Amino acid sequence: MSELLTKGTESKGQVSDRLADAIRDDILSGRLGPGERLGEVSLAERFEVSRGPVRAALSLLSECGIVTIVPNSGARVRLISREDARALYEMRVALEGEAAGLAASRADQASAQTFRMLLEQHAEDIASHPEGAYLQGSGDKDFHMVTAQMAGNPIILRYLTRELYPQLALLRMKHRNVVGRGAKALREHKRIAAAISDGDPEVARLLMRRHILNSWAALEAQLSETEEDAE
Amino acid sequence: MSELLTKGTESKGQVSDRLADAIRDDILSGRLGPGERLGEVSLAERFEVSRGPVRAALSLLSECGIVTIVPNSGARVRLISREDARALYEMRVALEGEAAGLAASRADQASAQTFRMLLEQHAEDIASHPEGAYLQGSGDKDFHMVTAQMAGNPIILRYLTRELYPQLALLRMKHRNVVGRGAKALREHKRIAAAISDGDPEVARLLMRRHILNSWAALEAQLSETEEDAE
DNA sequence: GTTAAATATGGCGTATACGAAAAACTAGAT
DNA sequence: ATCTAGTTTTTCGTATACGCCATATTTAAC
Repeated sequence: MSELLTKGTESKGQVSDRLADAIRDDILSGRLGPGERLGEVSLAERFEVSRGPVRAALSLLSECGIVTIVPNSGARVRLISREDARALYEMRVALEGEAAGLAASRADQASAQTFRMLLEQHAEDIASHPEGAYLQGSGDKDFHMVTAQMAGNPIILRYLTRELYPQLALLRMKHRNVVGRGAKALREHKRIAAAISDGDPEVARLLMRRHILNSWAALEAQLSETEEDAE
Repeated sequence: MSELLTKGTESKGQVSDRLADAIRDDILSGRLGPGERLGEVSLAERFEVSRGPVRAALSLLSECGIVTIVPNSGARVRLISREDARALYEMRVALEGEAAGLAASRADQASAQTFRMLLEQHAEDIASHPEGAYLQGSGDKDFHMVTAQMAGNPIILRYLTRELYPQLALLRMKHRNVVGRGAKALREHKRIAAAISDGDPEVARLLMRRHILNSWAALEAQLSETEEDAE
C-alpha cells in the first residue's frame, strides 16, 4: 500500500480518514492555499491510493467546510468570505456560550483545578512572549477546548472540533500577523473560568458570549484593514 | 439508468443526492425502522444504481446523523439514545435561541406580517384539531423554520435543517402518539413572535430557550413512560 | 477588432469487477 | 453451556472504462 501515509502518520483506521487528515493538515498548515484546485487524480497519485478513498476524503472535508465541491468541476480549498466569517462567529457565540453554561452547571472541583493549572500555564506563556501571540496560539485553543469538553455535550463538542475550529483556522490563514489580544483575552478567560468553577451558568454563558464577541470585533477590524490593502 | 428514481422524484442533480433523499424519506416515514441494516448491495439493487452512489449517500446520511456506519461492518438506521436526545436538545436550545435573537435584531415589517399570518393559520389548525397534534405537526415545524430563516445565518439554518431536525424526527419515530402541547405551544409561539417583531433580541432569545426547554421536558417525560413500558 | 458559436480537452460521475480484510455467524470441542 | 476455530458474508480498496459536463481554445461571423 502507500508508503507516504504509513510513515508520517498513524497507520490505523480507514484510508479515507487518514487521507482526509493529511489533506486537512496540508490546508491548515498553509501548504495548500485557499482557492487551490484539488484534483482527484493528482491527489490519488500524490498519496498513492485510488480515486475511491480520495473522493470519500474530499467529501468529508467538504462536510467540514474547508473544501468546496462543485459538481462536474472539482474540489477547491474553500475561501471564506466575510459574511461567512460573521455567520461562523454567530454560531460560535451560541455554541461556546452554551458550552460555558453547561460546563458551569456540571462543574466539580477537579475541573476547577484543571482551569487553574491551565490559566497559570497561559500566564507564563504570555509573560515569555510579550508580543502576545496568545490568541490563535495553542493557548487560546486549549482554553476553549477544555471548556467545550467540560460541557459534557458530545454534539456541541463534535461540531466545534470538526467544523467550526477548522473553518476558523482556515479563515485566519489569509490574514496573517494576527493582532493577538493577549493579556486582555487572558483576563476574560480568568473570569469565565471563575464563573464556571463557581457553578454559575448564566454568568458563564454571558461572559463567554462577550468574550467571543470581543474576539470577533478584533478580527473584523483586521479584516477591514486587509480588504483595504487589497484594493 | 434507474427508472425507480426518475419517476417519483425530481430527476435533476446527482444520483447520490437523490438516493440520500430517498433513503432519508424511507427512514423518516417509518418504512425503515431504527437499527435496521442498510446493505450496500441490497440498496444498489433496490434503486438500480451501482455501489458508488450508494456509498456516497450513506456517507451523507451518516454525516446528518440518521444512520451509523461501522467500518467493515455496514450501515444501520441510527437509534438515538436518551443521552443523545438530551444533548440534541441542548444544541437546539443554543441554536434556536440564537436564531430567535438574530431574527429579532434583523426584524422588519414584512417578517412581522409573515408571523401574524402563520400564527393565525396555526390557530385555525388547532381549533379544527382539538386533540392538538400541533407540535410535531407541520405547524410547529413551520414556526421554527420561519424563525431560523429570518435569522439570516446560513450556517445555523443549515445545521438545523440538515442535522438537528432530521434527528429529532428520527427520535420521535420510536415514540408515537406524541403528547402535543398544542395550545400551550401556540401561546409561547405568539410571545416569541411578538418579541421578534418588536426587535427585542434578548427577550426573543430567552423566550425561545424556555419554549424549547418546555418542549424537552414534555418529551423527556414521555421517554420515561416508554422506557417503563419496555421493561 | 470584438463578439459569439463550435469544437476540443480535461476532469468528474457512474458502472463494473476483483482481491483483501474485517466482522459476524456457525459448528465443533472441551 | 461456554469458548474456540473455521466459514461466510459484507465492506473496503483497487483498477478500469466510458459518458457527460464544464472550461478553454479555436474558428467563424459581424
